[in-house]
Amino acid sequence: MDRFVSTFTNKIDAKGRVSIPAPFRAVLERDGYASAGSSGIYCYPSLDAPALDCGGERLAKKIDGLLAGLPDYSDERDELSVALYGDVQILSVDGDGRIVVPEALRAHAGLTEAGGGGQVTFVGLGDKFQIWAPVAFEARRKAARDKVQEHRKLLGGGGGTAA
Amino acid sequence: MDRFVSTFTNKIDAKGRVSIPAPFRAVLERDGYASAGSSGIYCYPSLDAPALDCGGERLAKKIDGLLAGLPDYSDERDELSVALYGDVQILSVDGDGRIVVPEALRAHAGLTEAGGGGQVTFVGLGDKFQIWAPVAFEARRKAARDKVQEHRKLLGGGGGTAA
DNA sequence: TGGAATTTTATGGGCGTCAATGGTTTGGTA
DNA sequence: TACCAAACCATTGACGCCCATAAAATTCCA
Repeated sequence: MDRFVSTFTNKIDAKGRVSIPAPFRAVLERDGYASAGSSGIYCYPSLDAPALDCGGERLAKKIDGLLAGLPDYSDERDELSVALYGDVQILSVDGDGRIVVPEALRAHAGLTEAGGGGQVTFVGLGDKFQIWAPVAFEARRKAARDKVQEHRKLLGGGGGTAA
Repeated sequence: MDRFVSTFTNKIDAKGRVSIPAPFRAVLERDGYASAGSSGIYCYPSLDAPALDCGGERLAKKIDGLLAGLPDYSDERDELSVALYGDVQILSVDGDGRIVVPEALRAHAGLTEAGGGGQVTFVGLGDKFQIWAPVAFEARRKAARDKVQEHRKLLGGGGGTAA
C-alpha cells in the first residue's frame, strides 16, 4: 500500500497519546518519516477545516514543490510560506507508534473532551491524512457525500449507480 | 470472464466472515486485488442505495482518476477526497476468499441480524459488485422488475415469453 | 448415458501474531 | 528533591492464517 486510505478512530489516553493506525504507519515507513532526530510526522492546522494535516517526507516535498512554483520574495509566497510552514510541528512517534498532539494543534481541531470523548479520527486522503474530532468529521463526511451526489452526473460512473 | 455478473447469497459466520462468490474472486484475480499488504478489495458505502460498492484495483484506479484532475490543496479536492477516500475501506481477503465487513459498513447496508438473517447478497454490476442485505435486495429487485414491466407495456412488446 | 471419483466451494473452528491501550520506570531538569 | 516528559513493558482483544469438514459441481470412465 502506498497511500493513506480509509478512516480509523483511536483513543487518546490520559497522557494525550494516540496510536497512529497501523496501515498509516506502514505508509509512513515506506514514505519516509520526518527526521526529528528519531522518527516523526509533519503536522499542521488544516487551512480550511477544523482538522490537522499530517504526513511524512512526501508531504513535506509536496509543500516545497508548491512554494517553488511561486516567485521568490513575492507577497503570495511569503503568505503561503507562513501559512504552511509557520504552524507546522514535527510530532515524534514513540516506539509503539503513538504521538502526542500539542495543545496548539488540539485547539484548532477541537480535540477537547467535549468534541471527541477522548477519541480522534484519522482520515486517509491519499498523500496525507487528517486528524479530526470524531463528531466534527461525521458532519464533514455527510456534507462531502451530499456534494458528491450532486456532482455525480458530472463525474460519470465514479460514484455508485445501483442499476 | 472479466465482469461481475449474477447474484449470490452467502452466510456470515460467527466471526463476521463471508465468502466472496468464486466467480467474483476469479474476476478479482484477473483484475488485480487491492494491495493491502496482502490481497484486499476496495469497499465503500454506495451513494444511493443501502448497499456497499466493492471492487479491485480497477475500481481504485477509477477513484484515483477522479481526483487526479483536481489541483492540489483546493477545497474541492479536499472535499472529494474525504468523500471518496475517507469512506473507503480496504477489506483484506483471507486465504479462503473471505472478508470481514466492518461495523461502519455493515450499518450502511443494514447487515444486521434482523435485516439479513446472517446472510448477505452479492450482486454483480460489471465493473464492480455490491453487497446487500438479502431482504433489501429482494425489495429492490422486485421494484426493478415492476418497472421493466411498465416499460414493456409502453413499448408494446407484450409478446408472451414467460422467461 | 449413468455412475463414481475428484476437484472446487462454502462454512466452521482453533491458534498464533500483532496492534491498541494502559501502566510503570527512568532520565532530565528546574 | 520534586516534577515533567519520554522511553519501556505488559495485557488484552482483535485479526490474520491455517486446517478440517461437508456439500455441490464437474470430469472421467465404463
